[in-house]
Amino acid sequence: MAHFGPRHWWPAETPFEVIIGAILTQNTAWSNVEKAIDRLKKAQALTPDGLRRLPSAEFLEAIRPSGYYNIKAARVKAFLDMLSTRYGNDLERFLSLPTHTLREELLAVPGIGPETADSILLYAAGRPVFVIDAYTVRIMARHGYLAEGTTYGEAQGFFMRHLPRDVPLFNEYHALLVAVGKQYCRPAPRCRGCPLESL
DNA sequence: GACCAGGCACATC
DNA sequence: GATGTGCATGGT
Repeated sequence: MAHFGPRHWWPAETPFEVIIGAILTQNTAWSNVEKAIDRLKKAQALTPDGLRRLPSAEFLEAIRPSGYYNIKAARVKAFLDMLSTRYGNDLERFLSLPTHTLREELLAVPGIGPETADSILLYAAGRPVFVIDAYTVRIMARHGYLAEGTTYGEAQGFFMRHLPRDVPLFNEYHALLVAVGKQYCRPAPRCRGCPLESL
């Protein structure tokens, strides 16, 4: 598997950028999210204050390429509102909460579900939380390690039981699963030559 | 033109 | 508790 190498899989310069990307990438190809992130960067709107200053019409236009833009705008706003009302707009303080508390607070934001919350925990807050996504479940199910239809929590529990709690490992492991999934583990009808079959 | 992409909330049974 | 649906753009 050396072929895949380190992924540097979540390309973001700041924790805030991770958070915005995590929301924008919901059920969306990252290439679409990149366009949105670039536009926000140009508008200097990739900080809590910068984003608040951006008129909502311009924000909508900026994130349009990432799809579901009306819903995602509401989700980003919901996060900013929570950060403002509950943490005085202090992102650093928010991200310093104990892992369990931080996860609960994220999940309480409408539009932030388990995968988005865990992505923020791992990639923005640096907590050893294993992120589950569609590829992960598909790969594990197809190779018989998990049942089809396994819940998020069950899949996460599987990895957390079998791997040491190590942030760089979780980062790389998830990235590799996505890399393999993208290339080989397509939805059932288009599943093709998986290199793991021989293992 | 169909299919898919680094989900989530909500309605309905 | 399980299943179905809306949300939307852009690449293959």
